[in-house]
Amino acid sequence: MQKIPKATVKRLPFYRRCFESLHEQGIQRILSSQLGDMLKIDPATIRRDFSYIGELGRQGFGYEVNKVLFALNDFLDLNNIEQCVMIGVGNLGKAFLQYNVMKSQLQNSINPIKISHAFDVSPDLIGKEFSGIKIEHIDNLEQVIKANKIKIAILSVPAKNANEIAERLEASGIRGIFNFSSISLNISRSVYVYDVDLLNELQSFLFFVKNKYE
Amino acid sequence: MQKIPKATVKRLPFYRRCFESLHEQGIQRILSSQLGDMLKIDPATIRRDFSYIGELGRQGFGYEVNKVLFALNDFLDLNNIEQCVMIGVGNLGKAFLQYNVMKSQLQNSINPIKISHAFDVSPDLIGKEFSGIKIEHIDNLEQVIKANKIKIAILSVPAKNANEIAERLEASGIRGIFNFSSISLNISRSVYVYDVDLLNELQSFLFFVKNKYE
DNA sequence: TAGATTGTTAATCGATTAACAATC
DNA sequence: TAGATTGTTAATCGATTAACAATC
Repeated sequence: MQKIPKATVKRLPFYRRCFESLHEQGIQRILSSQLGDMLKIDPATIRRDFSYIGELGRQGFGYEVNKVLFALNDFLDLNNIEQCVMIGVGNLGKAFLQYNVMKSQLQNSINPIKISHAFDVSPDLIGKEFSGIKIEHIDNLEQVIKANKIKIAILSVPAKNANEIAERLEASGIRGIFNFSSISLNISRSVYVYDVDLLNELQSFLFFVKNKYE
Repeated sequence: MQKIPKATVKRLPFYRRCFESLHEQGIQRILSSQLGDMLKIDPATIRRDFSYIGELGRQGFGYEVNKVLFALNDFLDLNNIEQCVMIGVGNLGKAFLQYNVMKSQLQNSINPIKISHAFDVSPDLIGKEFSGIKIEHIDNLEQVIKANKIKIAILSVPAKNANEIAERLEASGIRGIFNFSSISLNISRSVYVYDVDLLNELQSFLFFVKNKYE
C-alpha cells in the first residue's frame, strides 16, 4: 500500500464530516464538482484524495454518499474510539472534555477519542467533575497511564511545565501527544507530537488579513 | 516587494516567540543551526524564511537576537493591536477571552488582538463578565461592529448558526473571520476566512499516530 | 587574513491541477 | 450506444533542502 500524503490525511476528516452531513440530508449521490463547490477544494484534488482510499466512485455517475462515508469512517478508524488522558484543565482543556459528550448531542460530528482521565495541579479543580470526568492530581499520572495502557495524551499546560510533563508521558508509554502548550517538546522522535498553537495561528491569520492574501 | 510564501508566514510567529524567549534568557546571538535544533526546522529553511523579511544576519556571525526580534514584531505588525469581536462564548471562546489579559500575565507571549466585545445568545451568559469583557446579546452585533469600525471576528458558534452570523458579519464590514465553527462559510471571497477545526485536527493526529507517520 | 556562517542559486521533493483515457 | 464523470498521467506550482559563493 502506498503512503498517503500528509496533506490528504488532513483533508479526510473534513470530507468525512461533509459526507455525514449529506447523509443526514438524505442525499445519496454526489459529484466531485459539487463537493468542490461546497468545500472550496479543486475537484481533481478531491478525486485524487479519494483514490488513495480506494475506487470509491463510478465513472459517469459520481460518488454514492453511503459508500464513501463508510469508507472514510473505516479508513480513519473512527469506530475504535481511542482512550486518552488530558493534562491541564483550563478553558481549552474544558472545551476538549466537552467533546466527550458531543457525539450524543450533536449528530453531525464524530468524536475519535474518549478522554478517560484528566489531570491538573490546581486545588480548585482537583476532585471536581467536568463533562463526566473527575479531575485528578497530576501525581497520579504515571500510575493511571500504565494501568490503563493509554497511548494518547492531550497536553494543555503552561509552556514552562510542558517539557517536564512530556518526559513523564513518554516514560509512561504514551505514543502520541496533541500539544497545545506552545512550546516545541524535547522528547524522542518515537513519540508523535502534533503541535497546535492558537496564538500563533491568530498571528498568521492577522497577517493574511492585513496583507490581503488570496 | 516579493510576496512571502504562506508556509513562511505560518512559521514567523513561532520564530518570534522563540526569539522573545532567547531575549528573556539574555542570549544575544544565535546561529541558524542552533535555531534548527531548537525548533526542529532545517536551518536552510530558517535562513530562507528570514531573508524574506530582510538581511537580518551577518555572515560568519549569525543573528543578533534583538535585531531579529524587533524585525519580526515589526513585520507581523504586533505593535498595532487589532480590535476584534468574539461571537459565541463557550469554553473555546472563554479560552480566547483569556488571551486578552495574557500579555500582562505571561511575559513570554504577545497577544496580537484585543477582544473588545463578546456576544452570545444564552441568557445565562449575557451580562456576565469574563476576562474583563461583558457578554452582550447577539442582537447588538451589527451596531457594535459598525460603531467601532471593527474588522476582525472570532467565530465559535455551533455549525448550524455559523453561516447566518457570517453573513451578518460581512454585511457589517468585517474583513477577516477566524472560524472555529467547523463548517465551510458561504460568504464572498472579499472576507478572509481562516478555518481552525480542532476535532478534525484531532482525527488527523490520531491517524498519524496509529499509522506511525514521520 | 583565515574561519565561519549567512543569503541565495540550483536541485529536489511534495502537493495541486489540467487534461484525457478508461469506463460506468 | 452515447453521455458523463471518474481515476490517473503528465504538467505545474509551491515548499524544502543541498551546496556554495558572498561576505562579515
